[in-house]
Amino acid sequence: MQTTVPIEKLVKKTLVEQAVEQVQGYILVQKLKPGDVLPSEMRFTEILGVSRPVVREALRTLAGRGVLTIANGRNAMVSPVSATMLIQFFERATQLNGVAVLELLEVRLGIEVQSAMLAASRRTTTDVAALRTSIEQLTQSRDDIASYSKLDAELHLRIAAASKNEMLQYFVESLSGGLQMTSLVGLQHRRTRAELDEVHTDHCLLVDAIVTGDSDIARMHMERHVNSAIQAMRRDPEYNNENVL
Amino acid sequence: MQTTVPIEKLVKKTLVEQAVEQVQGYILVQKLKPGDVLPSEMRFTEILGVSRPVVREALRTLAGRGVLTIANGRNAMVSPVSATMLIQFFERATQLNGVAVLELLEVRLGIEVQSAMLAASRRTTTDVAALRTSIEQLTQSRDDIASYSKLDAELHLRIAAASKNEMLQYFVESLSGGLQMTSLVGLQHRRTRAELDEVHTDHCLLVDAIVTGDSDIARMHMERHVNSAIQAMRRDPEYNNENVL
DNA sequence: GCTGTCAGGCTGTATGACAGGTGTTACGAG
DNA sequence: CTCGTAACACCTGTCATACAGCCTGACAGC
Repeated sequence: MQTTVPIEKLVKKTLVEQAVEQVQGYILVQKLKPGDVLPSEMRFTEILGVSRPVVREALRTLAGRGVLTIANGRNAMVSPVSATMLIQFFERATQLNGVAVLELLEVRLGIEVQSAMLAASRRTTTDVAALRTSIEQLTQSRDDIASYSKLDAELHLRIAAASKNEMLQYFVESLSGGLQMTSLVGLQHRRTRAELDEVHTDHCLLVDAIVTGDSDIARMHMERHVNSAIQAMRRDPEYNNENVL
Repeated sequence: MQTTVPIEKLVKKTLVEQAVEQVQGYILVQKLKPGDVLPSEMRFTEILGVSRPVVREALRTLAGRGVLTIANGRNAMVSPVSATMLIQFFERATQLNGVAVLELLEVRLGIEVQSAMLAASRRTTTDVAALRTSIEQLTQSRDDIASYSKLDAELHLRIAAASKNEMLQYFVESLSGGLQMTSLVGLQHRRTRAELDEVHTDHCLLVDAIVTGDSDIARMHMERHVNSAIQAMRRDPEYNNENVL
């Protein structure tokens, strides 16, 4: 074990990196909110004393981080926080590493359980109505796996909405919606009718628990529900070869 | 309610946006892994038939997303997946919205509980040794709140490591480590000695459960532990004014 | 009141040029 | 033969300039 020495790697920051920090600081100091516009590129070249390409690259960097939105003819705009960055992060992780899909399902388990528990204790009458609608639609779509999956993701989103926690919504959106689009879609289609019925029963019991307001029961059903997805994926030949567990 | 019409907003993609997609596709098709280098900017101008500024802005966009690392004199390099993007995302969310700190703590609750449960069922002898070391260090640092907080974060990271789930580690790193640095540090310092002792007891019981391999007990203690942090923050005058709950 | 037009400001893109960093290669000193 | 160094090729960082295309708002005309 090595003691921490007060020596750090010397870094020479490029003008672009400095510009990124300055612009970020500008947003912070001016307390800009989503939708607010920044000064034009030319203004920044004057303020920062650098050329326009430097300013543009800095703005592109921040746009890549999801901080800004850039459009032709208009000044750069502060972006709202959204699930987009999370989706990109998860997509990249799964592309780079096949095991990551299973890992993300385990993350999803923790997130969805928390979402269900908070939903059970905070749901309003509006939420209850939305959840019941989802269940109805799901019941009618039991034969069409494609639309069932879509409605499934929507139900999970509505549960997250009932939790009254915006962050949880972003996570549920990126983990249940975003993942199914890319990697799980194949697995979904390999489900048997019996498995689907079991899933549907879970959904009904889960929503019942949330409507009733019993967070422990809600937790139990959500845990069961997501765990069955994990088990299904573990059995899947496409993923269990790389699985070290 | 309006029926969906088959009309979509017209979008014209800029060359930079197209270049971003092409470069991303290049990484995917060539199956580049972290550390691999991309072609030079000039190569890309030839391949894509655009000018160098366009290529540079595209690369900067991807660097902002955490996909690439750019350095002077060298070709752009594929970055490893890390918690950096998550930390940036969370920082931005908390800067833009004060309530987000509480929301993130609730997300953390779900994540840490899952981390503890998996750790209990997957910990190895190496993990057990690391956890015991953490507890020892914590016990010795009970008087120094600053170093206790630091070791606290380290313990949570080691629990996540014992879960054998890399994604969970990133989340724990960004939620327990990253947040304390910015927003919670003030609260930490307002803790009384009695509260700190209670926290320490939680830590010990939690680690015991993980070492024993009892995931339900581990869950219980982790839930208690994080929930006490949430309650403390709810009581804090700096945050409960914006709190709608 | 609605529409068409126009001007000003802003971003998108290209070109050319030069400075400075990086890694390699080959040469020369010991 | 080895080691250090100097030259070189390649690459990125930065700048200046120019022009096309898009957006907004104002104003005139129907």
